[in-house]
Formats: sequence, structure tokens, C-alpha cells
Amino acid sequence: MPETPSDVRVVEAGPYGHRVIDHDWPHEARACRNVQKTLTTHVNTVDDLPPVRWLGGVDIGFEDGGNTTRAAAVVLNAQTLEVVDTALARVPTRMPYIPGLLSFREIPGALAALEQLATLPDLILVDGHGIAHPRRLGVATHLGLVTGLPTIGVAKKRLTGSHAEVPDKRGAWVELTDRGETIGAVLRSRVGVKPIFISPGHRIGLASALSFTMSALTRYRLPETTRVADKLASNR
DNA sequence: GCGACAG
DNA sequence: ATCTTGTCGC
Repeated sequence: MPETPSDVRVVEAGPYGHRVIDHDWPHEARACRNVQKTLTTHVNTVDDLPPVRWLGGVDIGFEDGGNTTRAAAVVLNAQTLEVVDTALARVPTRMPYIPGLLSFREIPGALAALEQLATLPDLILVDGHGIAHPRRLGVATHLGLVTGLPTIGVAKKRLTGSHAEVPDKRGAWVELTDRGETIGAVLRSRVGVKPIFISPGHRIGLASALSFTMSALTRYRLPETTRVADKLASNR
């Protein structure tokens, strides 16, 4: 069984009825990295999803020069991409942005926004990486662990890993690898734009992560889930 | 020591 | 992420 120090706890019935990993929220970088190392043992990158009817999106913005975190959570009809629910939450920012520790800065706000949703998403596309992270614990993976919900990381820039050139054709993708592991995919979401980085968050594999992401793409570089959440989080 | 570095 | 207008191009 995985090691679970006192500051990391396994909870069989979390906020949404699923098994979740609860833990304290340190403010110091060293402690955050230690929590990440323990959390890694609980990540599931094998498909374990319900039928996806409601597709969620989460994105975070900031105000007051960063002192206030503005989090947006949205739910779209997975079939029609119609927006069925939205929520906006403002919470005081607790941590600065530190590469590799983004989740400790953004998740508190994300949780506050998710709590306000009337419709619980079956799968959430998060703005940021999933396991495509130095310790395999990007914001999407971390959010999946603490909510118990399936998540996918959709990032606009690379954090770690390397990859071949991506053909300039919509839907083309190449593997993103790091230290001998496949940690995600680099996807050309539309011709003529910079590719996006897709990686499993929690309770999903790379193939399905790519499939669901592509199902939410229309004519833009980013999937509708993150586009809708993004405008909510940035527009005052 | 040097370079890299999600949002 | 955020500070910020117009502008080049399909």
C-alpha cells in the first residue's frame, strides 16, 4: 500500500462521492514538493470514467495584482458543447507562482468554483498540465486527486519533456516524453497555430484524454471548455 | 554553476 | 497570469 504521511489522507467518500486524497496545504515550496511526491502514488492514468454527458472546464485568473484569485468552472453538454452551467469564485491568493507548484496556487479557487456548480461534470479539462510535470503532479492531476473526478490537462506551453515536430495538420499529434516515459501528447488543434499539450490528469489514459479533448475542439486553438472558462475568469 | 520554467 | 492599441493577415 502507498505511503501516506500524516499530512496526506485517503478519504473513501470525498465531496463528490468518490475516493479522494485529502491533505494539508503547505505554503513553503519544500513542503509542497514533499506532498507532491506522496500524492504521485495515488494517480490513476487508466480509464476509469462514467459515461461523459457533462464536460467541465476550469480556468483561473487574478485581480489586485495577484492578491485575489478569480476561478471559473463551467459545464458543457459533451455532445453539443452547449454551456449548461457556470460558476465564478473569488478567493484570496495564498501562494505566488512557482514553476512546478502551480496547483498549490490555483486549486483552492478551483474548488470554490466547482462547489457552486449545480451540475457536476463527469470529466474536467483543466488549464495546465496533468502528469506532464517534473514530479507527474500538474494542476490537472492534483485537482483530480482532491476532487476524485476524472481530469485532463490542457496546456498552452511545455513545462517539461521533449517531442518531435508536430505536422501542421489539424488533429496531428506526437508524444511528449520525459526521462523515458510518455507523459502526454502535443496536439495541433488547428492548422497554423502553436500546438497544445495534452496529458492525463487523473482516472484517464492518454488516448482517451486526446479523444475527449478533440471532441471539444471547434474552429479555435483551445477546446470550448477552456475557452468558455477563460473568458469567465478574465472578463471582470 | 547554467539554463529552463504550466499559469 | 497581468500590464496594454493598433495592426497585419486570412
